[in-house]
Amino acid sequence: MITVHLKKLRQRIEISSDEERVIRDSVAEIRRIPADQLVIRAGEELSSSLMLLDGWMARSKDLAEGERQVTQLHVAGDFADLHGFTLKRLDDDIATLSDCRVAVVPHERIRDITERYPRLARAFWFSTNVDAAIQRELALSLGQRSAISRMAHLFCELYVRLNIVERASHDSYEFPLTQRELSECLGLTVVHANRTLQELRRRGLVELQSRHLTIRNRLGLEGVAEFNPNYLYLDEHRL
Amino acid sequence: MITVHLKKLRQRIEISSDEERVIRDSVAEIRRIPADQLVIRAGEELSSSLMLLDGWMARSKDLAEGERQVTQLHVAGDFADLHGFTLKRLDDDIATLSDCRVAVVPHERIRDITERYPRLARAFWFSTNVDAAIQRELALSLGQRSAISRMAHLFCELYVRLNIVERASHDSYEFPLTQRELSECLGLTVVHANRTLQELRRRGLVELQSRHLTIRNRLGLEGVAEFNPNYLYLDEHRL
DNA sequence: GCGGCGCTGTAACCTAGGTTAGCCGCAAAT
DNA sequence: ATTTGCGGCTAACCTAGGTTACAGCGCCGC
Repeated sequence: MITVHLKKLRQRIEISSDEERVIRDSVAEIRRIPADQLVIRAGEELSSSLMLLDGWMARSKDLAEGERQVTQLHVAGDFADLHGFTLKRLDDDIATLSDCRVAVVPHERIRDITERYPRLARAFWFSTNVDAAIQRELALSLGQRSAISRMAHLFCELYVRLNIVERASHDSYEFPLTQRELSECLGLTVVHANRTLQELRRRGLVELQSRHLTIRNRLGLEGVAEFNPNYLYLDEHRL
Repeated sequence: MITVHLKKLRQRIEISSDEERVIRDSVAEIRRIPADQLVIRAGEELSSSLMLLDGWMARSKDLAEGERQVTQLHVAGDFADLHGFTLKRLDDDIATLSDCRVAVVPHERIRDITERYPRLARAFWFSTNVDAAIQRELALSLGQRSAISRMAHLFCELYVRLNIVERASHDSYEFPLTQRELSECLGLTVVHANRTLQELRRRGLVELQSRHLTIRNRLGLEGVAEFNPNYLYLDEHRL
């Protein structure tokens, strides 16, 4: 069931029952993918896109010496490689971080939908544009925020995004990343990611144990992060 | 004349004369904007987008203490805030870095075009997706590349992008940014940006004087940058 | 013609974060 | 029941890049 994705869409725009049916019918197949699998390699030719129904995925790019930068985290409700519809191949790898359930949507169906339902076409376009906005905020983090601010910012962002799809409650959520993976999101070494996490704990801002994150002081955390959710475009949109 | 933009589009896809006319007719007005003007402030409501015909623009985000990160540079042929069409407001500021000529395209015309010319709709969508790919490569730079590699990478990327629209020749192009602005693109301080530039000069890789950049050793520069233009999606696309 | 200011360039010093190395605890494999 | 390997954590040390401060220079306004 792709109800998560609709939930996320409905956060920003109205979806008629007709449009809902069209989206549901676009799914060719539901697949389960175990954790830590490389799902799409950069450069591969693509003919379908993946809507993430459950679990976490990461998009990342590597340098020659093996340094890896995660360019985007995806959670339930995200259309992980929708940009592949126009690009035909990706410039980053996509891998699962946890066991995942995905809906496979063939590109020809996306093409059909965009040609016949201009409003949905704009909704899809909008969604890749929000992904780009998230990447810009990441650039701001990587370029200008300190390690602690960067990590705090990531935790704030994920809280908001998971909340929309009802994967968070009581300022807390499942966080399946290892510290190595977390460090790759933040442009830090594992060692420093650990130090930074300790510091967030010491200040009473977050707890993280056995893959479960709890925000102990949300205002405090948002403060050190300079978090402002504007870039997530959560307000209602007239498309 | 929006010939530059068409030149850039034609690099990737075929444009029929009919489609060309539609694009030309979408322009409501041509404006000149002097250097160092804030053109669009993050959050403003938008009703048109700007196609850059000549000159350079930068999109940037600031932190409270004034640290600024440039999230994207735009040159002739770029549709600077096309993402504003679906987002309705931007999350970053747009400013001119040099005197600019821009074509103003009202959103209602973009909407018309996308509804009546699905191929052009995909071309516009494609173009915002390539912008996002450039931002991902920037994240890789900011997160993982050293200062010298980052700067080299930027110079390589700009060479390729300017070449497409015939703004570069003989491995050299006009580069109107001050060192402060350059440093804001790279997540460095001005002082270190200067040191890094000196090092690139010392190694005989680039020259930069009076706002003119010359690549002295392209292979060498691409080497230190680990530059691979895949992420610019310059190959022909079937949309 | 000169005063000021923005840009480039340097030097001296400092620190956030990287590097290397190793420990502990736990869970899966044998 | 023991080994092996991975993830979390820490300590000691190091360095890329940040900070502060200033000098030279060209250009613009008066």
